[in-house]
Amino acid sequence: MKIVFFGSSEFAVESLKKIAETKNELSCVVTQPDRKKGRHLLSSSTAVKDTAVGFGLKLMQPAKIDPSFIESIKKMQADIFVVVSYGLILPKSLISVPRKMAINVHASLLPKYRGAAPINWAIIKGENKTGVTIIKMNEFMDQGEIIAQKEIEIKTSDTSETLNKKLSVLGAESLADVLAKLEQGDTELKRQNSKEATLAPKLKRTDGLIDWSKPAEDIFNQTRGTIPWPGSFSYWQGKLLKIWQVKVVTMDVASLKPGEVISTSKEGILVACGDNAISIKLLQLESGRKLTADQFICGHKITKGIILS
RNA sequence: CGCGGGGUGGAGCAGACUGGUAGCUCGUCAGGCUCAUAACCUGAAGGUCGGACGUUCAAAUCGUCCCCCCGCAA
Repeated sequence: MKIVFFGSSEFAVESLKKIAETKNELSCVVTQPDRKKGRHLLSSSTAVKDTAVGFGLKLMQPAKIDPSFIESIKKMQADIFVVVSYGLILPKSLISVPRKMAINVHASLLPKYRGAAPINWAIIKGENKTGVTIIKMNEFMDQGEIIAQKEIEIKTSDTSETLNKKLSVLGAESLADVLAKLEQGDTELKRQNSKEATLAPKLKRTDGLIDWSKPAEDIFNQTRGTIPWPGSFSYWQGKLLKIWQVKVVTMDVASLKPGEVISTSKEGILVACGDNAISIKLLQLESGRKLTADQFICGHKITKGIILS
């Protein structure tokens, strides 16, 4: 089958590699244009572009999806579009181009967590399982009929980064199965139950700000689910303090203020939350590197009674 | 040329504005105390202060250039 692949971020790379391994013909890879970003606003390419270039694939980076772009895609006469975290909603006029259909690999158990950041939100919301879903695309975001779905356990040791990696591999495997079935024409489509739908919008910086009056469990999930960006953070002496790794400590904090430092030791910096406490294991002050709690304590006067806010 | 912070014994930091003996916490090593210890006490080793050039009687500190690290923003 002739395939056109749409993808941009790291999550899409495994799927692209998988397709490149199959006998399908990859007519073209479409990815977002290079953008100026990062420190000093240097121009940088997407993870998918880097991969496609490595494989020597034909690449397109349209600034926007306009009629002339759609025309050039039509000429490729693709059977299937595979879309994996491309970064834009594709219009109906583009989705209808391929002979068979356009499919999308989404990192959640649809209809739950529709949107740009399903992996992050599944962790932040404290889910103990998630997965990947492959849908036949329609013009509405993540609302197409389900072709295949696979579950995976979310472990307490998982962060968005580790889960992203696992799901990208799982998604690629599932994609290979689906492509094989599509070629044989034995796929079943299942409609999503929209009543069960939840949204997982792109994270904002403020999603990383810690509210210490929340239960320790919530803060633990927030810390895991916002890595690597925006990360969870608080403020100490007016300086940004990023909190990279924490552990929930069960204890009575009724007499303490939320955000109050209870104790500091090599084991961690213990902070009172709305319910129970958090032991900070790995943290980073603005301008500094990530430090373990014991390293941090050596050089910073952070002591009992100080309030993080 | 997007904005800003930083590089000081092995680790993390202070000192810099107001140039003049290299400081703190931890670690390491030796000894002591102790039934014992990651605890406590005493002592020791370990630094051309990121690099180069310049100003000066004298530079971690002031000036110029370069290298590396980090946060924000996008």
